[in-house]
Amino acid sequence: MSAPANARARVRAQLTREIVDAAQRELAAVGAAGLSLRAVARRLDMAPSALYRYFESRDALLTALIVEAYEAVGEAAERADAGAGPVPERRWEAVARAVRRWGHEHPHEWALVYGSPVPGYRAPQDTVAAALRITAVVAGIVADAVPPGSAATGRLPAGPAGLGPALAPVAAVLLPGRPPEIVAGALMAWTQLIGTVSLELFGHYVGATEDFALVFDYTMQSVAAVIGLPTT
Amino acid sequence: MSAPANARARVRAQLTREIVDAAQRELAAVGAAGLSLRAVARRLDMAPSALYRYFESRDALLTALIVEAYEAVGEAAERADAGAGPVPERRWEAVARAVRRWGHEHPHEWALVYGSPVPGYRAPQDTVAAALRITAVVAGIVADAVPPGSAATGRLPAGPAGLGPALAPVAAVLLPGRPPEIVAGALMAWTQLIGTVSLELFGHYVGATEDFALVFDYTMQSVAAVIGLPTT
DNA sequence: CTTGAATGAGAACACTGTTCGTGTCAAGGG
DNA sequence: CCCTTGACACGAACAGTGTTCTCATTCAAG
Repeated sequence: MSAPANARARVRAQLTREIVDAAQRELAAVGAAGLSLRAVARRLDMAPSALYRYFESRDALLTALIVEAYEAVGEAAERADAGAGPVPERRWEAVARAVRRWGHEHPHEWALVYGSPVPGYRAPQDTVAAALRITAVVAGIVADAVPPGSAATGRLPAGPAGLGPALAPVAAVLLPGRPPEIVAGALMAWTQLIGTVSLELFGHYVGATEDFALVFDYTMQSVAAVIGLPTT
Repeated sequence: MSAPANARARVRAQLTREIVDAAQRELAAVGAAGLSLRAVARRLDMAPSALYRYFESRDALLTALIVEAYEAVGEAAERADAGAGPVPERRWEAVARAVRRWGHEHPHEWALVYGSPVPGYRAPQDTVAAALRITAVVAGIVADAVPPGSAATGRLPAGPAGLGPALAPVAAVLLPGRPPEIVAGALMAWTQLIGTVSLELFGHYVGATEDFALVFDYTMQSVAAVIGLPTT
């Protein structure tokens, strides 16, 4: 991210960028399963082995694409939130629609991020930071709607005694001082959003509805009502 | 499924079964991305080309595994439902736990079914029938809880005018005569269940909670309350 | 100017899915 | 009973893959 010192590092950074771009185009065309290192090399008129100077394996390249996709969907959510005015319910609705739209525009990237983990298991450290971006958006909406110390306001039932401690890690980072039902509600809302878009994109709603956009909007409105987002 | 006529067909059916079994073991070991036709053949002491007498491609074999997995998770849900007594809320809770348990016990199968579609796009006709099994279970619980003609009972907001027509296809098959909010609620419940297990298995909750089983139970209870499942 | 590291190319290896031709063997018809 | 036909399994082959070497080139720093 910072400016490279010598010219050598500058051209290296640029070529790394070009590789990722080419890989992104390849991903959009054929999907993660069909993404071939050699095809990326062909796009760039390079020898396949030359790519190994920049990414130590195909999985490392995929990890870079995962980070890129997380950033992109996070940015889409942030932009929608920023342009949605002050009403929490409207902010949530705008973010949900933007996320769904991004998924429709980038189905392969979506599958890469929210579908099955491609390698044995994901490299956490690089990706979690980028993944946090979208969760921070939905947590921010909830956080603005229910200030610290207030009681649960939605239509969720009272949680068991252990709910607070169980959710302590995520609450500490994203929603400090809120009742556990609110934290769980935010988690549920995020899950419902990602889950709905995933099931739609992966074809699990095929034949279920005539107009899924309408059902999606109603679903997200319901979620907002359930967790108690103010409509004014 | 029916008894094969001649002995030739019988041994063929048995070998087909053995191939699927071997592929299942291979899938459980290395996952869908790493499932190799040749490895399956090695397990059976066969030449790789011999498998093509039984499955016309690797994707066809994967499709068979997908159907198998759908059946298995559907059966797990059915068994849990059957042994849960008459109370809808308890039935839902039992089904949800059983589905989550199955996912934990068969993560690769889960990813195969609910993760990213592996080939270009799935062969629908073979899989949708098997996929319907689990949805029928959750729809059955809702159907028993709210008889045809009754009004919406849960805590969901009133839907827009177009909601009914939009949901007509799924309503006709699974929940005829119920108000659209109920149909949408059942869809949301199913989505929340599949989405929560998927995000958990795919590692998206890592670091968020100390005891996810507890959060899961609370989430599913909340869903039941929201869509209005009776607790007695 | 020289040395050393970074870079790219090419060949090679061990895999993969898939196709094709050939031999084998059992069942059914004459 | 023989003989044909179909199904079967195999082995070789092809195109493609990720990855690892070795080798030459080039560019920047001492």
